[in-house]
Amino acid sequence: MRFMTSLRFIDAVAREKSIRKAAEKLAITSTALNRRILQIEDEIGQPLFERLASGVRLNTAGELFVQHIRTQTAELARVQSQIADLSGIRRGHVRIASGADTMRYFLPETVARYRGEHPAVTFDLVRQSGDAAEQALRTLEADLALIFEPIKSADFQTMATARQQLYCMMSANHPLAKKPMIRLRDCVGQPAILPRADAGLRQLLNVGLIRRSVELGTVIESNSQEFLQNYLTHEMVISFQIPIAMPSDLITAPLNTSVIVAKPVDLADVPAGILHIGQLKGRVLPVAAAKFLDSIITELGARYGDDIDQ
Amino acid sequence: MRFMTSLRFIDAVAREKSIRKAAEKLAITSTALNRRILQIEDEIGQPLFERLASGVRLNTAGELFVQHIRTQTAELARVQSQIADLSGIRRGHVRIASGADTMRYFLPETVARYRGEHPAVTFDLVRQSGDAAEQALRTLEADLALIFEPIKSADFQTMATARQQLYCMMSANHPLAKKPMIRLRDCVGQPAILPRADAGLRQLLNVGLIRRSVELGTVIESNSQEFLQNYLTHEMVISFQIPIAMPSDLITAPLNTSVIVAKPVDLADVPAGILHIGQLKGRVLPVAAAKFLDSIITELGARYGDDIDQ
DNA sequence: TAATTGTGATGCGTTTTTTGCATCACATAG
DNA sequence: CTATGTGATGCAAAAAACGCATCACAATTA
Repeated sequence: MRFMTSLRFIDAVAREKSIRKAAEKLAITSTALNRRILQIEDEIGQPLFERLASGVRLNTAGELFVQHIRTQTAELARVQSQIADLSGIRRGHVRIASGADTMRYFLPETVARYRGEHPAVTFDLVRQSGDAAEQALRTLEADLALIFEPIKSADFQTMATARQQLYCMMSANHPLAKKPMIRLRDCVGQPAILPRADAGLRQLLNVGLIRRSVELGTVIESNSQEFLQNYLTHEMVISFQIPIAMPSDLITAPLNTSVIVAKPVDLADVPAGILHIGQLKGRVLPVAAAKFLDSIITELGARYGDDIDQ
Repeated sequence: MRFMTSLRFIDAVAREKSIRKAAEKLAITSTALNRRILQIEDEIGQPLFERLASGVRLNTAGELFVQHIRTQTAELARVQSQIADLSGIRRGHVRIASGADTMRYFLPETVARYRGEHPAVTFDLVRQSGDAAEQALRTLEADLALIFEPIKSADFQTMATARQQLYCMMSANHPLAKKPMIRLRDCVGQPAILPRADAGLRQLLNVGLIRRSVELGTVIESNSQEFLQNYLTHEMVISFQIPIAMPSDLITAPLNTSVIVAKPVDLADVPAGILHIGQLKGRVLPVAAAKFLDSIITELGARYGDDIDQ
């Protein structure tokens, strides 16, 4: 959209906090960009940026204006999506911010199914921490966020939730693998590999460990779920995971030949965590995003039945 | 705002329903305007207007897009107003749609007082019928509307109301002028001059007349309040008016030398009408408009005390 | 302290975009 | 059928945007 150019540019400068850096990203010269900004400031009647030796920074007026730019951009996308829907084929772009949990199996499968029905809809899938995902909703860089505990922002509007019981994962020939259900006391001193402390799962687990006065023999911490899961085949350790981040057959139909098994942790030790699916409060989503949200809810319903909530 | 040019142009074409007519109003050639529209349609990916032999008409996509343009224009005005407020002096533009009642004394006085405090704020005061005023709110041509009965649209958000008892006006030497309060039965067959049927006052009066089975000798109808009031000095007739449309001293401190007097009509015959002050539901007003609304409410409170409501 | 590096602003010639004129193609009304 | 209105389009002129070179300033580094 040509008429959005100047606004897009200002947004870029605000994000980069530098005219030259923004110009590079926008593939124009800094002088052209500089002049566009000066022109808008002239039209507004007062500066939007403070000029520092190290770049620029939004002043109060700039903050207001950039907020306006972002909502306007999002609104335009919504209207475009709505218009495209009129012609029968759904078009649009859905931007999702989510933790790693859902990026493994859930989102690939859900997005694929949706794109099967609506091939003209494109996606951005940004893996980031819960805090960053909430921030992305606020800056309108994302339409939807999937966050596994905890929700911090009052701007987050939960559209659906799914309860996720903690599972203990280990090699099939691990001593604990024979139990149908894991108690934390079974794990005392067990060598364990865990996600890092910023993950919702880790926080949930920590609460249980403290309550039951259990200490694990934490040998490895990693923020790579791939690593955590694949390492189980190399050393006799335990790990933890929530169902949505596990291959769907691992719980429902564990093969006898599986090298890795997942056993539920007793809810009395660690309560189920909540996966929150939501958007920025008060925002009206583009058609494509709103319908994809429906898809997510449907898919969660099919998987977890009564454990989801709208 | 340069970047709004194309959008403004599209809005103009939508209102004029003709590219050439809109071009004339916008002081450009029709070819330039035509090409801007073609360009936007190209960017949107589908036409916004149907081309007819007699001009153009918005299609469904166009309706959506023009609605977007109007809200964004209003939003931009709000942000600009907010930014201007940062620098201490309030700037902005307030557009008011109202019936004739308030245009006579109330709005001139209230606007003057406000402009005394904020000289940089400019006003548009459009006198129009209640229906048209509600429509102006919807198309975002007006920020505030003052409507004296009835409110029809669900989009109208009442921010304040003032009860207005009906008054009977006549020459000071009219026989009825001696009564402290007028009953409708006193008026049977009296020659009367009345506002036209589309005025809220007339509708209110009609209900009372029917209920009491009273018929007036309606000799003149006019939509000019000036005419109605000034005619009273020329012929021995009665008329009706609400306080807000009368000079403020006519009720509170009637001079003995007044040639025209106003006497209240018994509330048992004609209930008080309601003056509604409101805006488009869900809209966030620019600072200047929101503060002027406060002024209106304050002024109504000073005049009518307990008869106002927020 | 002096040199260096990085920042935004500005003058000027070039390129791109927009505009206006003349004209076309089409539909409607008389 | 003609006259009058409509939106679309080719082409040249006008306007706007752009990029290069350079300035002025501040912070960092030698």
